[in-house]
Amino acid sequence: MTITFYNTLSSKKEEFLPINPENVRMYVCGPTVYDRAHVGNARSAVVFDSLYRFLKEVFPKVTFARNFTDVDDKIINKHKQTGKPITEITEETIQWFHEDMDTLNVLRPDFEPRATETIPEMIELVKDLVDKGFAYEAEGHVLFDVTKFQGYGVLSKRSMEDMIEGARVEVAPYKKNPADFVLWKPSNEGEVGWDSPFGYGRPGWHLECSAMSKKYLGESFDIHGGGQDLIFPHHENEIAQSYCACGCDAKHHKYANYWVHNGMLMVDGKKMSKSLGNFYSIRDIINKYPGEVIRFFMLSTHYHQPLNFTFEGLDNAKTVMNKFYNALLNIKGEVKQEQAPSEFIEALSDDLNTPKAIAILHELFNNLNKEQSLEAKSKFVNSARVLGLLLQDAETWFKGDVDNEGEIVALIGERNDAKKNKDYKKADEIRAKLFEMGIIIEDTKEGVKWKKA
RNA sequence: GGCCGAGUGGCAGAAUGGUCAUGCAGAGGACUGCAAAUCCUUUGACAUCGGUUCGAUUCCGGUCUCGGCCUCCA
Repeated sequence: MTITFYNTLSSKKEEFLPINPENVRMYVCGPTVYDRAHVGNARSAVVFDSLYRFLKEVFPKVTFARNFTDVDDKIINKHKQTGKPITEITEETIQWFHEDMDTLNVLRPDFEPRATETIPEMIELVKDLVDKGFAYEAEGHVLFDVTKFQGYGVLSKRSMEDMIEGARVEVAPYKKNPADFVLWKPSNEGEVGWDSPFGYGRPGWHLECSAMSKKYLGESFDIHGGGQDLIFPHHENEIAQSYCACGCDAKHHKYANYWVHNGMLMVDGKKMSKSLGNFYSIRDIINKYPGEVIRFFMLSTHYHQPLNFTFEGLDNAKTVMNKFYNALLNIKGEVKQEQAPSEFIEALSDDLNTPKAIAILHELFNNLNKEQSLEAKSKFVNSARVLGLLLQDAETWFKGDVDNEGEIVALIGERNDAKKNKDYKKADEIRAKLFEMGIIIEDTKEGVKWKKA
């Protein structure tokens, strides 16, 4: 079986050949923790969680690191606005993030390093870059000199000229070149910061991922992921730092081999983002739709494509998830965890083609309803598992948070009596009443079943 | 302005140089007191103009439209 991924570095779909098949290593850029994550952030998390699950299915060991950016101007601003201590802000936000991820069936990565826990490594990296002549100090800042790295632009496919032409930002006067970026910046007294050979200050944003990926995965690893909006400048700058620190060039590098980027989540044709204000927090949506529905909705589009966020789309996803769980409800018996069917794995092997995999899931679903066998159930459930779906008990899915079960059962009893007396008018009235309560009735050979709509 | 990407049936969304995507919705049927669930059958598409080809939704070029990045961003 051949596994392929679209590699942003080469702009091509490539065969995936891990450095060490006994331990596949991946790094994904995580959130800046100053506020609740929105659904766009969730897409990235769900996509790479699915990649993680898929790799775990195929390889004996996968090491996955995803960072928390817990030192950043946005956090400092929030602290200034609210007066809340910075650690309180970051701790609280990390906890929210974990809660949201849990409801989306997103597994915890093997490592979740925080930038503030990696300061010594970052300072070391800056020192290294200065010593090797790739970085310079100016007005308390340490800046990376992009002209010293021949390969600058390998990932985002831009030339220096493009960047100068396209410049929309005012260039800080202390920069030698407009594209130079900050490795270390000064902090004022009383502001968050650390002592360093370049003065009291804090790291630039790009630095942490280079330092953390090296710390937890080594100088070379397999996959580096993130949203497409991180390609430039974030990942381009990471490449510049990390290549130069390890003394490699663009062709013979030692950093990440495969750069995988997910497409943006769109709202009315525009990217969902905090700055545009067109966002829903994950929490907002979780209150209306189960996490698995949101997850299914996200995986029904290929990760590389933009995905339009609509409530119609979520409703559609919910319909399908209800059908899936209904099938599990109807075919009794527990299923053991085993390897997913090869056709399903093959679909995912093709650049994590989740829509294709879901099409196969539908086939397995149809087959399950026809065969009604435990074997068919196993194939279905074990496929869904790789996508992080159908992980809960079907009963819980349909009845989980219903708090008036007694009333429902009583009404069903009344309806049964009415049916026995062939009083169908009354029976239908009770059914309609239950429907208004959000409960759906099914008359089956095994008796009456109920579930929430 | 520069760089990158996309345009598929009512909606969502894959693959593919010639034969069924798939799902939701719709239509007809089976089952049911009627429903629901399930099963069977079914309608319907490849932005546009050229080119290559025996044949193009699929390859190449132009046009139009849309989006992302170039500032923080998943």
